[in-house]
Amino acid sequence: MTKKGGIRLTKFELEIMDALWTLETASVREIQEHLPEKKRPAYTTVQTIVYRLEEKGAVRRVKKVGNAHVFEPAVTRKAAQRRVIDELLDLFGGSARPLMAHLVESGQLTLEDIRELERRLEEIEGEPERPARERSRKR
Amino acid sequence: MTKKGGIRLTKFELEIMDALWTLETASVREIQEHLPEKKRPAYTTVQTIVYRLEEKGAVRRVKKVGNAHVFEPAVTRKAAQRRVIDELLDLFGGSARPLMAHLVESGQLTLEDIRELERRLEEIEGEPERPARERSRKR
DNA sequence: GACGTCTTACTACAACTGTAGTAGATTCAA
DNA sequence: TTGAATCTACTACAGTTGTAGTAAGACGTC
Repeated sequence: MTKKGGIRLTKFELEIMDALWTLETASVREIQEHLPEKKRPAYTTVQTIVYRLEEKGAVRRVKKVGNAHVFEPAVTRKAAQRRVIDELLDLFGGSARPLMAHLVESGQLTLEDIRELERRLEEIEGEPERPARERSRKR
Repeated sequence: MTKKGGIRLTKFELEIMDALWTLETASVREIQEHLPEKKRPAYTTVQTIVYRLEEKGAVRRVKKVGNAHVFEPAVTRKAAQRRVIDELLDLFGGSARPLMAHLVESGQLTLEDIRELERRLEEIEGEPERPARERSRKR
């Protein structure tokens, strides 16, 4: 088993990954420039994080352009987010319900949100034999 | 803004807080003994965390019993959880919907969960100005 | 009032994070 | 061909976290 759950990413690392997921393939320079100007760290800072991500197996080098390495994600955005969520759920006893309850109580989830969600769920559950995870919802 | 969100707690710190929220008031010893045996850290480890929590303003000493300090939470469980969730939401663009979508897609949220949630939301929204304890976000 | 026992207050320390500087290699433009 | 610009590969360093040891003081028991 490829033990996908093994990669823990910090907030900052996730931001770097975010750039990479968006760009699909990028050099350190491109990643850095893709970060919002307000909080754009030094080039070498980004470089360090990318290297660490490489060590963690979250990105890999694909080729060189000029003398610069070009990286690509080695984990999907979905898998990484999944990991983050699982950890959160852990704090809430492993179940999504208390989390939901919390969101509801704090007003961060409206009735409309829920109804929309329900519709989507009905779709999914109503059509059982479809391999759910690859249903790409491009829009 | 009163900047209540200023206290960031780690997973382990949250576990300690959890014991304290449950016990309401406790000494380091009591907190330690309240942790699950399998992963029960040394007494001084718990002590260190409690001290750090004190520095962070998450707990406070209320009295002494014998020569031991007795602590109590200085932040509510709800507030702390709120903080954790907010941070997660941040990673998901600040909105709860992508998070929900993710839970749904990964099957961590069932149609039944959603329906139950919907019922609860309807109650809440149907009764707008209910002066229940935690509903007042203005203080 | 002397003894173990428990607690406190410190100190320690390695791993992980955020942040970045530097030296030397590589590349490109003139 | 050479000099400037760019990159890579290292190194550095402080703050946070998990984990715990130790010295010294406080307490209850006899």
